[in-house]
Amino acid sequence: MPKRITMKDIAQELGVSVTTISKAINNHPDISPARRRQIQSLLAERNYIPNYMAKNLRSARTKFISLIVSDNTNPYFAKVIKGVETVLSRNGYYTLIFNNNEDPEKEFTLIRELLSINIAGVLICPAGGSDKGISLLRENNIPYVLITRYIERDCDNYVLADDEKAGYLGTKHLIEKHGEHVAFFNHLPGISTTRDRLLGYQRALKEHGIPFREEYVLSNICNQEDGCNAARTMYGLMGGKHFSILCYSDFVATGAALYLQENGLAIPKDVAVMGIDGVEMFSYFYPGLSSIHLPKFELGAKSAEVLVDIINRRAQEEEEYPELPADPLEDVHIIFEPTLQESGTT
Amino acid sequence: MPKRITMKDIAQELGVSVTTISKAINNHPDISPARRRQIQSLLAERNYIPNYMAKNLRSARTKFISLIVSDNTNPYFAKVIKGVETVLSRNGYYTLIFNNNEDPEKEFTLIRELLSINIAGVLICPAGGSDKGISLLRENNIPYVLITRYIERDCDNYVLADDEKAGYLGTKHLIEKHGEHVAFFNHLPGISTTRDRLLGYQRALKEHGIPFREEYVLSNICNQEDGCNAARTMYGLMGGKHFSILCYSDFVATGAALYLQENGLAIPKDVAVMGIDGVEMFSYFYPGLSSIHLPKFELGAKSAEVLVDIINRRAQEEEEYPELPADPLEDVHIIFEPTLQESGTT
DNA sequence: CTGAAAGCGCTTACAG
DNA sequence: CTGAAAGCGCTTACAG
Repeated sequence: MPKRITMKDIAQELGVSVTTISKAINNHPDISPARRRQIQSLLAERNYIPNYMAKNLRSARTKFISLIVSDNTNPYFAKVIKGVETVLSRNGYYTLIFNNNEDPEKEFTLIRELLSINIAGVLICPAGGSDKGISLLRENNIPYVLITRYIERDCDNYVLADDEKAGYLGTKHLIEKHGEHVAFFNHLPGISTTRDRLLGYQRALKEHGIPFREEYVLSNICNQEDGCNAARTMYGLMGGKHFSILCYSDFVATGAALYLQENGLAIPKDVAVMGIDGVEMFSYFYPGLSSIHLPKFELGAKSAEVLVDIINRRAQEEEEYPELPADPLEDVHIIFEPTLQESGTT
Repeated sequence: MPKRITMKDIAQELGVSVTTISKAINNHPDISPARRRQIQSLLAERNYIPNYMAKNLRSARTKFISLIVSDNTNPYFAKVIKGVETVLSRNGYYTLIFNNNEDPEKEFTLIRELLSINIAGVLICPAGGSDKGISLLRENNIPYVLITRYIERDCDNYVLADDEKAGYLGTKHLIEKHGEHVAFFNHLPGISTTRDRLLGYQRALKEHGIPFREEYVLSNICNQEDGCNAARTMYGLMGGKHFSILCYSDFVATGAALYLQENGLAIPKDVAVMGIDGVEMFSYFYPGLSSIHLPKFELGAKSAEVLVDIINRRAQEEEEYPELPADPLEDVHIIFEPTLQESGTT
């Protein structure tokens, strides 16, 4: 590896101090415009590339932000990731991506490791089952924003969709168009979205005077295969009744739809299927699925904005009151509204 | 921010030198087992977290690897990304993700910036139109592996699928099942995959004694909307002939399929539609599309393995022969075989 | 406006 | 087996 040009090289070539070079680079006021121009132009000519690691070691601040989701291939998360990456790049931050595969242990190990690299902040859709990872962030005073899922209603910074309302809107739509027998294919327990969407489902039933039947709700339905199997189970269970299905996600809904169509059932004539998430990609299928639209890109983008803002405010406070230890910044809670997205056919 | 525990703190507490602590941490042979155990246990007790930035500054080697794709929401890339992330995490590397949006200028700016953070290596699916970004990597002697697309056949390290064969297999299948009128919806020009898939398309035509008709090939068809529009155009052009469509990707194919189905055309009875990529997610739609399967996860995983291997070999060489400057490592070229993936219906 | 000096937290020859 | 010292490339009080 040929050695790279450093500030020291430039300083020697110009017969000035390294301090002066540093000031020129960082647009410090304590420097004459002429000097600055002279230095800047040599820097450019020599193709100087700053050493970010050295800079960071001194200032103890990095531009690395970790983004932890369960699975980047899930089209829902893919959009969230894109929102995050777009905003972070624009703000000069780097997006380190990780999949926790819904495993809280993996999440914990990961976060533990992240502490070594002086991460500036973390954006995370936390796995259910344990908050060990999040606790580690709290203990180490790392700025973080929960995306999509929260842990406690009044705790942490988070950017979510109103999942109760999403479940409510979907169920209401199905009841009104397809009658009282609405099955619900739900996600993993122990996660706020699972809980809240179920609450919304129940509220819609209640509002329409329909009793809640536990057997209509299947849990742990996470992907297309699960959706396909769940549809088989539910179809058997319904025994010929006209029914409809609300799925936790569009991803699951496509699996359910496959089973039904392959078995000669028309959607929505025989069985209506509805998803949640509003994955645009899936709207290109015929017959289209209705869904509850959630602003995925915006969820990612907004959470990145919130995190960057928190990081900046902290840095500013530390500059202004270096003596004060912890900063009691108020938690940020942002909740997006879901909307009904009817396809032409369902 | 409360100061974090450093090696110095531990050294003082134990009355030994920082050097000794460092050796204990790095399992250096020059240290007695008793000492090592004593130090390790205090480290654990005090919850010591190494400062990665400092470590890196000294050793000039990071664990950051950049992954640049055009769009992480494209289900093809989503799988590639997952393959990369899985392998890199397992090897202790961090995946920095970026979208270049097929813009070579953005790619260049990005790579320029990456040089500052002492990136260990780059995995990139290069945008077409300009190789400025890649040149920067070459000039700065940064290890990199091209994923999915190559620039020159004998240059660089790359991990690809055999795109000529993919185009050939798809076209051959369509000709044999649906006759001579095979339209091809192709991607952006100036990219190896676009070029090679077209070559395969032409080879299959030739082999079957069918003339190449330029008007059957539409270019710049990149997403579902493009696919939908292209299907409209081609349907008009064919004027009632029975024809079939090979699409550059499954993503595009779903767009084409939507147009046809919405206009009352049955797939594949009236018009057969075929994709390339074999996106599993799409196989959950009915009627399923046939496709050419490419091993997406494996492409990502393998390219990450190749890169890690290159980085390790370089490090080793530098250790063994620190006097030698450049290392003439042989380029690695890996090409995966595509396979025909027939759906039950198409 | 400029610069000498200390220091960020670690690793690595080198001497003992 | 242990440690003093130099140094990675930068920033930041501080003095002039």
